[in-house]
Amino acid sequence: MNFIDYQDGRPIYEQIAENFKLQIYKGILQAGDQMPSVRSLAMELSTNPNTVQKAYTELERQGFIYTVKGRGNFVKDNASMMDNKKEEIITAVVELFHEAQDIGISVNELIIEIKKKIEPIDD
Amino acid sequence: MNFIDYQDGRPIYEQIAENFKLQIYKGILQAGDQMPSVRSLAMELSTNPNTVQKAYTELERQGFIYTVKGRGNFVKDNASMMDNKKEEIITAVVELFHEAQDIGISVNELIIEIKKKIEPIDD
Amino acid sequence: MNFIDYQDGRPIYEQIAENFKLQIYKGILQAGDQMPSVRSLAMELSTNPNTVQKAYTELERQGFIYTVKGRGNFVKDNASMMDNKKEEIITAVVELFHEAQDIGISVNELIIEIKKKIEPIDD
Amino acid sequence: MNFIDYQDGRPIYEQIAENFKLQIYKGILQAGDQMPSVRSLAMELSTNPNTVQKAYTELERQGFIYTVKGRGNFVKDNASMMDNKKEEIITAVVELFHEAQDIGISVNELIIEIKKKIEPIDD
DNA sequence: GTGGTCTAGACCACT
DNA sequence: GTGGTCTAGACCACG
Repeated sequence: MNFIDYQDGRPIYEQIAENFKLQIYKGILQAGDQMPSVRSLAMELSTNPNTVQKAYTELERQGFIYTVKGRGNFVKDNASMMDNKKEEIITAVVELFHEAQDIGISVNELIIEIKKKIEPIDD
Repeated sequence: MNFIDYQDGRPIYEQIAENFKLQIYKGILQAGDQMPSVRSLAMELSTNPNTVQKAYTELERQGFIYTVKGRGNFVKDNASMMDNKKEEIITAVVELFHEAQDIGISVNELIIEIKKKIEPIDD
Repeated sequence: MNFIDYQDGRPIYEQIAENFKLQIYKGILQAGDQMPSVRSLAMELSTNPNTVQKAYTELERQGFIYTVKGRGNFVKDNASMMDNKKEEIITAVVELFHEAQDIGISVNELIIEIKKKIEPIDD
Repeated sequence: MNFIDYQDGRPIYEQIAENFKLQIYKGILQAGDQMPSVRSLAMELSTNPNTVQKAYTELERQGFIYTVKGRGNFVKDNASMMDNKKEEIITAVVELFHEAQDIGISVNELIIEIKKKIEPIDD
């Protein structure tokens, strides 16, 4: 399974990191699980090990994984990760709404149209 | 007034373009208004004329302004620009909600919290 | 009547020249007719006399008008002008067809589709 | 092979872009093919890397190529590109015919003369 | 080595 | 004075 989209403008390392974040959020990868090794993932994705390494470094910096020298990379146990993501989404939406208000678009009007598009797939 | 943020990761020309888009959306700049000249704006922002030029080229490409050689750049008369922006915001919010659903966050729950933050400043 | 389109990318002097060429082709301006004076036309178009002058110079260079010092500019008597224009159009179309052939588009196919669009307004 | 024509009024970056578009249309460059690097092409054409860069940016904007940072530029897979070009040519020819009608030239007459010039090289 | 951005400075077309 | 293009050279992000 190669999820890299070269047509996507974003750098490859970012796509790799993003992919793992999603897997962690969705619970596919859980606390303590071992990440694929840098070399094996690089092979699997037909990309440069440096690129995978950069993705892992980024994930570690953002608190998603931790490294044990000589053993590998592991998913962190972070109970608040979900809340962080939730907060992140809320902040983003609120900012978009503010932006709309700034240029004179009614927020209520927006919500109505958004609901129309969301409901069919709501949980 | 210098709105360039060198800390911002985005290129300077993009920040300049963005800034003018906002001014147009907000109505500060209206159809037919003349934009500052490439050179004068470059001076004011202490940046290079080419950088301003690139921002203007981008704005023209996106249909916000038009150019008359030897005269200057002017704001375009584009009635549908507001609708475009609205559609853009709706799409962005819907995508964020989908993202939330993907990782198991209830959209209804999100909306409640968003409303709490929006209401105080709602129109 | 101001036919200048500032949104048009082309320089103003070119638009002015173009406009007069069309009037001559259509017979609205005929051989010997006097052109509007540089100053009066500049006033009428709210543009710079230099710009009008440049348009007239261009028209003279291309053989459409001639200048009598102190009297004004006049439309030339050029019987072959029509043929020139016709030849010009033919050359342009032939070149477009060659371009199509170069990239493997059937010319016959093109002609069929063009006729569909032309016929409703054919003479 | 240097296809730049300094006599041509059009800017160099436009000539470069045009040239690649033709190569893509003709199938010389196919989906996924790598473009020459900005620097190498600049050397080959004895021009400035920025000029090549501008051409590539333009090509990307128009949907002909995509960029992977640190890897290079690649030809996009766009099946509908041919149809676009065809439509473009048809529109241009139709406009020329309208122009002819405007000044009283018979379109049928034109077609006859065009066919005379086209047939010898028709497919 | 690859593309992306920016600066500095020049020349040209247009008004 | 206005924008459009080009050159030269630099620095950064990415792989």
